[in-house]
Amino acid sequence: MTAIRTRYAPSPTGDPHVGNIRTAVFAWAMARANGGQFLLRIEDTDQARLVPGSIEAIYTSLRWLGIDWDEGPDIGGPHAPYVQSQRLAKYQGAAAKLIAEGRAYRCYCTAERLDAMRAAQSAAKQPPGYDGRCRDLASAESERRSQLEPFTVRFKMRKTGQTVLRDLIRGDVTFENALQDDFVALKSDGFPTYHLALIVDDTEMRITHAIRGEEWISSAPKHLQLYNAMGLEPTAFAHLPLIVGADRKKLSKRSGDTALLDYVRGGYLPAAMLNFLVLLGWSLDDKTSIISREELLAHFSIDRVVANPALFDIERLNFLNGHYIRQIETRDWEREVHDWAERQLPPSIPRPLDRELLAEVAPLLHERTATLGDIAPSITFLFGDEAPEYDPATLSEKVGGTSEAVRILDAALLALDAVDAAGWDKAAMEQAIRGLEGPLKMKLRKFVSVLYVAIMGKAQGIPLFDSVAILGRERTLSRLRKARHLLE
RNA sequence: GGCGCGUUCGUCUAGAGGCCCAGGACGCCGCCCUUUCAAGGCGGAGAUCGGGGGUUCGAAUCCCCCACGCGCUACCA
Repeated sequence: MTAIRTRYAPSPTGDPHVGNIRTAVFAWAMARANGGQFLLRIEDTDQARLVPGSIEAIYTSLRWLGIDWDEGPDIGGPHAPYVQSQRLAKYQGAAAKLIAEGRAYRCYCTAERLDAMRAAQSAAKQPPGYDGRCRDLASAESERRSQLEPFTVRFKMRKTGQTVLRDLIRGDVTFENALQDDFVALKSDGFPTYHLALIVDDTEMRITHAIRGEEWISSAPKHLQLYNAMGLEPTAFAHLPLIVGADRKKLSKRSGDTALLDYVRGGYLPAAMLNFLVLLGWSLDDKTSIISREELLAHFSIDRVVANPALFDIERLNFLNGHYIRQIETRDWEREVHDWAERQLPPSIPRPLDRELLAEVAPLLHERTATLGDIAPSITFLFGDEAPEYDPATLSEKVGGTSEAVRILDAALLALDAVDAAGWDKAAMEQAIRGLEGPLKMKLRKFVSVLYVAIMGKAQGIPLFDSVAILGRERTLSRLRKARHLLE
């Protein structure tokens, strides 16, 4: 059996979104799981839709996830070039051959005529489709006009019988040929359409399995017939279920389109994203919900891919991200905290940041972080003299009234003022604050919220004793006084 | 409109005739732990397997019909 070769063939029309990347993940995983090769090919046949920078975004997205390719535009390979705009002669040759063999024809219909035709069809409630005006043009006339007019090359679909797609995920899908349309294979600008380029490239690049999104399934008969007309053996096909947004529609520019790189910027981990993506449509067994890259590559199999669309559930991604964050080793975690703090703390805070301080809070943050983007907001209170701004009402929210809050603040002030700067550490803080239970006749867990708010501006965050110890005597006392004033 | 694909807890899924009065995970709820919040532990609610007909001793699993959702219907991919 020949080795499996799959490819990811995005068009450079912007930052790839997660649905698109998921296709890459599956194609890659299938190749790797079977000891095959994975290729990257750029499908830039639509010159009008090119977006500068897209190719770099594709590389970056793939590399971030740890998806590696054996052949591609950047590293070359035996079937270079891997960019379709650099392979035009191949497609044009294929089109010419098709014409010579009577399997395709030049079409001189203008875009305007085509539009009018479709409008008329739709008005008459007829199914839209090319009406075949140029299908039977005499070859001499076609030849002559080709010197004078622009033309496209249309493929002559067989209009009788059926075409059967043997899909790896869905089984046999049958299409009536009578309903098929003569599609454009080569555009008037000399560029191929996806359909032609696909066949030419997948064949030449020895692709064994075409793995693509479900939106391609209806054009499968075109591809199958093209392969057939060109006397080529088609690849196997696997049409992946769509990833849909909250509205249950395909992820797209219009509907919750989310570029993978947005998640990178948001502080998601590649391992979490990979884990998340691969379980959208595939499963290892009835139990596994956490899966490593290694396990994935050892066990991925295309026949465990389901056919129904999957919803992109951010809650699930967040859980996985938190899970993977907790797996990070202490030193690496300190580095992440440092990097993300440097990057995301307000610019008003002087850089470079105090590394020792960050190393001190890092462990406190570890269990409380879902995305790396959460880091900076949870530690800003440690920088600067004042606590972040807060609504004074939150001070007394949990203790039942302003006077209670005042009583608590006064007691805390008294107790903490008694600790001198030299003895100001976590143990002393704990002793002093716990010691308030007696005089206040109140449980620590009850009154502590007042202190949290006074110190860090909100009632939840990293542990109080650590916070005030790190903050130091002056800033702690001044924040407590400030809170006290706010209540007057 | 036509063609195609799909339909198991809110979500992702397991399930390929009896192991299923349907399992796991996220989310949700409760309890425990606890200086808050998390994290962690334990427990719970949650799916008459889209509906209706069959086949069978027996169906989420096989067949048919229907409904709904989505995709495609370009000189875009």
